Amino acid sequence: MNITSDMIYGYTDGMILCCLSEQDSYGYAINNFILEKSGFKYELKEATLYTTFRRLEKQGHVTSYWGNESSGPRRRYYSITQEGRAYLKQRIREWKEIRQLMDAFFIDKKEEETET
Amino acid sequence: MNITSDMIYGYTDGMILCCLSEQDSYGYAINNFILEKSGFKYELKEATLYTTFRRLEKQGHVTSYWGNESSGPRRRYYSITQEGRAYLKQRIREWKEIRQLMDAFFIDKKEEETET
DNA sequence: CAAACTACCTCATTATACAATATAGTTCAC
DNA sequence: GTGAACTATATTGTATAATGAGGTAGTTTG
Repeated sequence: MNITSDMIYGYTDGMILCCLSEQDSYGYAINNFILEKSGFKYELKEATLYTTFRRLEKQGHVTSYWGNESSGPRRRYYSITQEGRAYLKQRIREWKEIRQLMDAFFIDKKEEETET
Repeated sequence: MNITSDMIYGYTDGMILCCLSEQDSYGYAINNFILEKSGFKYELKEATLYTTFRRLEKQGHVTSYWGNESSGPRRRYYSITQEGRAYLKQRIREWKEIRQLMDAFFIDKKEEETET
């Protein structure tokens, strides 16, 4: 089953920041990373990727700079800020709450009905 | 911590259908049920509740009828359809996929960094 | 009788995701 | 040497979900 966008709504920021928390990276690489990490079930669309970068930068969660590639297309690298790290931690805490709530609805009561 | 709406985005349908999968119910009762089930962390807003009912009915996932209360305000009861049950099962399967993906990002790599 | 509660509803606004579209350099098979 | 596939970034317009703000109306209780 493929993962569609409405299921991910609101978590794009967190996924991208998670990637950047390891090291600086650029759009194309992050996109591929997420694709692979999802077992090729979820591909972030380009429009989403770049609008999310604009938002994150505007909110101060990331900063960006142009890489100096000697060959190939130019790359814009993104770097997570201290605010971005704090925001990511917050998002992770939130995720745990959401997961608990949704599991209470979807899993706990329905386990016997929905074979995985 | 309270659960905000953008984290729940897209799962309102599933939560409501889950309530209705047990028995027919009406808006106000469903709202209270969700509030209690979340440990008073998440309250579905009324506007969201009723726009979701409209959508679910339009999509054929629920049907509705007016209850014949002998006293108190009128209640519109909702009933889940066969299509609604199939849709709910689909949503639950999707939830498991999403949970796995988000855990891969948020939990697996960050466990040591974010004390619960 | 007024406040609090039960119960329903709609409209306009906002935010996120994305299809469509555009630009441009690189690599590689034929 | 050229065309396809790939690398890489970006914007604009559209669709949808959630919700703030507002409205209606009956019931209970102090």
